[in-house]
Amino acid sequence: MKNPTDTTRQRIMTAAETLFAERGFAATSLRAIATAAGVNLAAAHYHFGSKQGLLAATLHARVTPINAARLCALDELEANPGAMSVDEVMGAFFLPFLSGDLKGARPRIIARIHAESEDLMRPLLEREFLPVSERFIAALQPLLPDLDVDELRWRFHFAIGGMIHLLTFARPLGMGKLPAGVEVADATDTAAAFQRLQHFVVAGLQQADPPSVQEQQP
Amino acid sequence: MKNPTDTTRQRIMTAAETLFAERGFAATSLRAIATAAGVNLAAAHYHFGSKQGLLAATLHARVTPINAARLCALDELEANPGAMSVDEVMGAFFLPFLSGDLKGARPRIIARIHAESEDLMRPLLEREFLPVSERFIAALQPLLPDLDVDELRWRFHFAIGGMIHLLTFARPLGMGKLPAGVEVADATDTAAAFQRLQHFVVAGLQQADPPSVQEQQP
DNA sequence: GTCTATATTGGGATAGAC
DNA sequence: GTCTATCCCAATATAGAC
Repeated sequence: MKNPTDTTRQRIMTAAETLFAERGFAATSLRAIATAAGVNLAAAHYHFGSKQGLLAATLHARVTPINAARLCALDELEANPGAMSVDEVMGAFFLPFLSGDLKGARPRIIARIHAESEDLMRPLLEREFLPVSERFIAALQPLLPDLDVDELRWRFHFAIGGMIHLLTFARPLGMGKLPAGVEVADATDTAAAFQRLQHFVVAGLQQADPPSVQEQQP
Repeated sequence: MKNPTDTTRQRIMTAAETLFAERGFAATSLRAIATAAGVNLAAAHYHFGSKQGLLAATLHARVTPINAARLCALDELEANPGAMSVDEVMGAFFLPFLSGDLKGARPRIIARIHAESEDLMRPLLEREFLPVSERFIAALQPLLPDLDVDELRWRFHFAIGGMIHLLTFARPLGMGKLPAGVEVADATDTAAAFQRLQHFVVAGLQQADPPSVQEQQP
């Protein structure tokens, strides 16, 4: 976080991402960020204008490569549409978390932003995540032709909810073990947890609609 | 919120729940709560000792009847264990949200607390939610005998993640439409949304383990 | 671009009268 | 139990020297 080769701007963003991810936006002061980054408080204002501006820049820097990886993987799948599957599409969506630099708590900022107050959260979510989500929902649609589109949207967001919960609670991705004792102890477990999540949500997405058959065993 | 028949203590808690749910803990001031409740600032300290104490009391008051309803429904199911199903158990878990007084944004405090910073969140989660979660996981276990216990824990928490996401984003439960356009417009839709969630997570819970068959259609 | 210093506001908490 | 008044501190943000 205090790598002296980084520029002041980069060091502020790195510290900000860590602290925002750990504590949330409102509970994190610019002073704490400046101290953690080893820079002057005024530098944060000089480079980012405001605390909100710093959050937006930090989130954007984190999300941009994630979105790029997701869309790249989806494009590859769509190169031969006949062989596509729901599992592969969701695999493309979760891919950035399976092979990224997710050793610390910083990616948790993605989960955090979903829980900030409305005015802060909505513009950021719509700018950073909405287009890619729409792309994936559109890609899933022909793979689940019997599913109502509204139902598909709901299910996709339930899947996102699982992802956010995992980002929030899994070590070392996030910062604590899950309340009931599930824990991600190292990077290998992190990948395994996302595999579990993928398996879970693919089953939910593929479930028959409408929900009439309730007791079927797979 | 300003019902004059309520006691000061109750009015503070009502206002606190609303504002904590809307803005989160750190972004909500005791002054704003006191103003919304129509009481004096010092009254909040007199009745709850501190801002954290007020949060704990508010959350506990919200969660206690939810837990009671969940355990009551589960006890009923366990009265004749032979007829139990995963769907019914998860129905018992989501029941309080299907038939509660969920017209406002206040239940969203349950989702909010999951996103607060570690020190604030963990003790509250472990006290308010952990025992009931463990009970439900234990009830699911004999219904999914082929499932590894760790895997079951993960899946249960993915289900909780979907629930939290729904509480966070659904109107009028929460405070905004989902980023991709899904929206809960009224109380009827709220129940329908939880039905969708239940259907989704039951499919995920019942999926075969280990995740070897990836392309099966249901 | 980076610093010191400061303006300005708002926060949680408390003392003490009633 | 409730109020006024206040303490003390921390917050964002900015001005202006370097």
